[in-house]
Amino acid sequence: MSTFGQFCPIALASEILTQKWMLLIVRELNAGSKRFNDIRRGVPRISATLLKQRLDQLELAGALIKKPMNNGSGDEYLLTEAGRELKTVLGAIGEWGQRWARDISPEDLDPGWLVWAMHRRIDTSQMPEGRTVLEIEFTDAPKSQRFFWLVCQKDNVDVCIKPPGYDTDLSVKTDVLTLAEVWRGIRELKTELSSDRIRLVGENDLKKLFPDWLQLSIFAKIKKK
Amino acid sequence: MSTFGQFCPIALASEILTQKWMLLIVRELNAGSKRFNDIRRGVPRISATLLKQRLDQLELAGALIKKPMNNGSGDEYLLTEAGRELKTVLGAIGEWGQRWARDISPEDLDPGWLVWAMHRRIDTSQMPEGRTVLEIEFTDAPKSQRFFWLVCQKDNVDVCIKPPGYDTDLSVKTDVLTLAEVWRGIRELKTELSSDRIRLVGENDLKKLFPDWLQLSIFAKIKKK
DNA sequence: CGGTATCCCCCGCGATACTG
DNA sequence: CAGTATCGCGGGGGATACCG
Repeated sequence: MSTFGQFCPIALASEILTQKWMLLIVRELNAGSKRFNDIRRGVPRISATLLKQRLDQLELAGALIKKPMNNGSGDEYLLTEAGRELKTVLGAIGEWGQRWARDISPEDLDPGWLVWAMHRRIDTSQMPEGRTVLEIEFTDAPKSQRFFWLVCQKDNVDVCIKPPGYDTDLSVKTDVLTLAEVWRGIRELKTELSSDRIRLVGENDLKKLFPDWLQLSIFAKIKKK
Repeated sequence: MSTFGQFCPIALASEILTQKWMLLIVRELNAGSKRFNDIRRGVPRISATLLKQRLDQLELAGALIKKPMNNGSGDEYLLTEAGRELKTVLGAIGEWGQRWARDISPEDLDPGWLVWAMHRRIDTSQMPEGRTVLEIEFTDAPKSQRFFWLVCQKDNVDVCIKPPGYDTDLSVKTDVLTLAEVWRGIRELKTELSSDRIRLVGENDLKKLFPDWLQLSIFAKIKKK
């Protein structure tokens, strides 16, 4: 992006931060993604070319360092102190967006992205010991985006787009918008459960604790205006 | 700007806020500008066409309302609650920029912008009663940007690019980078005064109180890393 | 998996001129 | 002063194919 002809700190920061996709990439990095394709899963609509460019720009700006992976394939992307401090910016923008941004439109409803966002925040300490397999079915999604599985272990949650080969412990059936708005904190989980717009099929303990291990968006508690 | 295909609040807010010039326009509005050409003075490199477009987008997003001026010429642009809450975003980005953004480069050094930025923060309560006229001379600027005058009254500070017709009470002589970096808090005012890189000529009271009525950038206290 | 390399299109934006 | 109208271009970025 061009410059603004000002030495105002907001203008200088804008040169980097207001480039297309940039804040979403930083969000992914701050959420814990370190590898190229992990970042892509959080920003699925960006092209590989452009993602690489943006990562390079972040490195140039001192917000990121590249480290070769020990297995030799690709790099690991690690935020510097400068990059980690962007969390404040993300927080401010996210809060504002939660309160004031436009409503969710059908084009925003990417089921895969929703699952990816959820997997980051699942509280596995609220689940039984060992492995727990969740199946998510989006009843209104096209075939290829209809089913997802979350394989949850104590320190790791994996997202699968094919049956993981283990039995499902709990199945969640809903339409995309419902789960999206619940996750955003726009609708109440309770309401959607009792109205059966979200249906749970499986182990009773897991069902009961659903509201506990499903942690919503970090902005969910902020009420939309 | 296009959309990002996500219903994340950061993505939705980015649609509006990361457009070119947008944050700088919001900064001006939040600093108190209400009229078209006042905003332009704070964002001098934007074209009239694009500024109008951006203001319309802000209005559409609910951050701004237009009110016809009572004299009939043009509109008054007033932030809504949503627009005022963007101050948080500006604060976060400005803080980050102050700490981590690139150094000031020669192309950023717009003398007129610096004077405009200063005029917003001058503390007239630290000045004598009545009118005080400051002359600022940028010793290294081209003729057309060499002299500026600030006509300070209790509730109003005017910026002039021609002699205002009143006697100058205090003259400030310096190069642009020095005053810019002092204003940003990157250099110490004291040091620059005692080394004569900033020279003051005029009334002794006014000279003595210079560090008091010249209020620096709101980010000046944050130290660059 | 983690990128490059290319091609090409579109539209965002700057510049300029004009208006009430 | 506060915009509108028009033109033209540059390059940002999407799409696709390819590579180690």
